[in-house]
Amino acid sequence: MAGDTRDRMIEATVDALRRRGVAGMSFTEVLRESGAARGAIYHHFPGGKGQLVAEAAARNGQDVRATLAALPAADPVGFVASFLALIRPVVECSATGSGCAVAAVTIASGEPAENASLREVAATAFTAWADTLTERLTVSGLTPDDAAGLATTLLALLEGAQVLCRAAGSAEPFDRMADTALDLARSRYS
Amino acid sequence: MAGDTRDRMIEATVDALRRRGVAGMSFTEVLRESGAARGAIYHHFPGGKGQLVAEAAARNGQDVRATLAALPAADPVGFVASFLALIRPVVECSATGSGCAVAAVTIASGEPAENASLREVAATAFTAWADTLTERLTVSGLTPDDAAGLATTLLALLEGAQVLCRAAGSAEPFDRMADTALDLARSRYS
DNA sequence: CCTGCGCTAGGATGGCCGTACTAGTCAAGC
DNA sequence: GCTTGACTAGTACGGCCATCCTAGCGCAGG
Repeated sequence: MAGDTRDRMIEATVDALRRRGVAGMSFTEVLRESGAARGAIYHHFPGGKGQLVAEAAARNGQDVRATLAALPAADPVGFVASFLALIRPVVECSATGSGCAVAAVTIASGEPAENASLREVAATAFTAWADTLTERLTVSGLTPDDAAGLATTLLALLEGAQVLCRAAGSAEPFDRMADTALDLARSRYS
Repeated sequence: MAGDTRDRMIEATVDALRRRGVAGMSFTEVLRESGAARGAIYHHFPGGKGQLVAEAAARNGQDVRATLAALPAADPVGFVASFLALIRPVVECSATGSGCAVAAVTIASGEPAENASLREVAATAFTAWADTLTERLTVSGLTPDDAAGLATTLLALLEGAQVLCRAAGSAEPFDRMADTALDLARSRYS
């Protein structure tokens, strides 16, 4: 199959980004994980590491966006609860060293031009996530302004919780934060 | 002066960690920034890169903790406002590619043993920050449980906002999130 | 059966990095 | 003023990495 090797390489890159970040990720690792040959890199990704990383981040961004879009509309508090339940498994992974692939590509690691292009990929992904959450929150009954603010807040909590839980080696920071977030949402939106 | 070179090296390392992360940071860069000689590394830091990075992260952790401890006690809402005002300049730096040095060392980049030791440094720093915020929030009138939950939430927002703002290249995500956070705090704690 | 062609396969290369080592500097103390 | 020891300076080395290159394989169409 044509796109098979390419797909496996992208998936392996997403994984490597989550665990090691851009600078810490190595082709050797991606090739081992994906079972691809060294020569496959520059066949499928003539742009080299930059292109591979950018495509991996973009794909991860789209996958997450799709997951967020599938969240059920409810009242705002119920939606926040659904969101927190959805991301808990993701945050749990970060307790064992994983992280957010999109966040990883925001860290400068190469030439300025490449950094800028990767940052743009990340910005696009985050904006898409925020827009999706905003839409769902609007459907759930919030004003567009409130929805946009809460969407950004939820994303910040998601990214921050991953950092705290990776450091702690447990999901406990997430659970504490999730309780507080729900408590706050209840006081404000019901 | 004895500790002068050493200090400059640590400061340069904190800077490099913020911009590049552990794997992306190079000794060459630290030496250039600090004006130290190559031989100085293993004189001051016999443990090599791991020791230098660990000390830099620990120092940054203590510095931030001291800043947090200096926040004025007030009512909870006022304290949240003070916290947000305090971290806004930090988040602004992340819009230009900087980040959190403590968060940076949570990303695995070397041998498992070294990773674990760095993660522990980060966990210690984050716990110290959370404890400090919890204490201040308790003084501001919250129950210990509420204070602990809100402290973790504020830290997650801080770390998450840095990620979002670094991707966006602006402090706009922070501002949106800060408004919402204050709004939520007002509804719950006043 | 042959001939391109998409793709795989794996090694070669040049560069950068962390590490290590040796020589040199400077100041204090006897 | 000479020794001693802390520190600086610069260089050498071994390893890993991204990159590149040249064969080789399998399968179209003729």
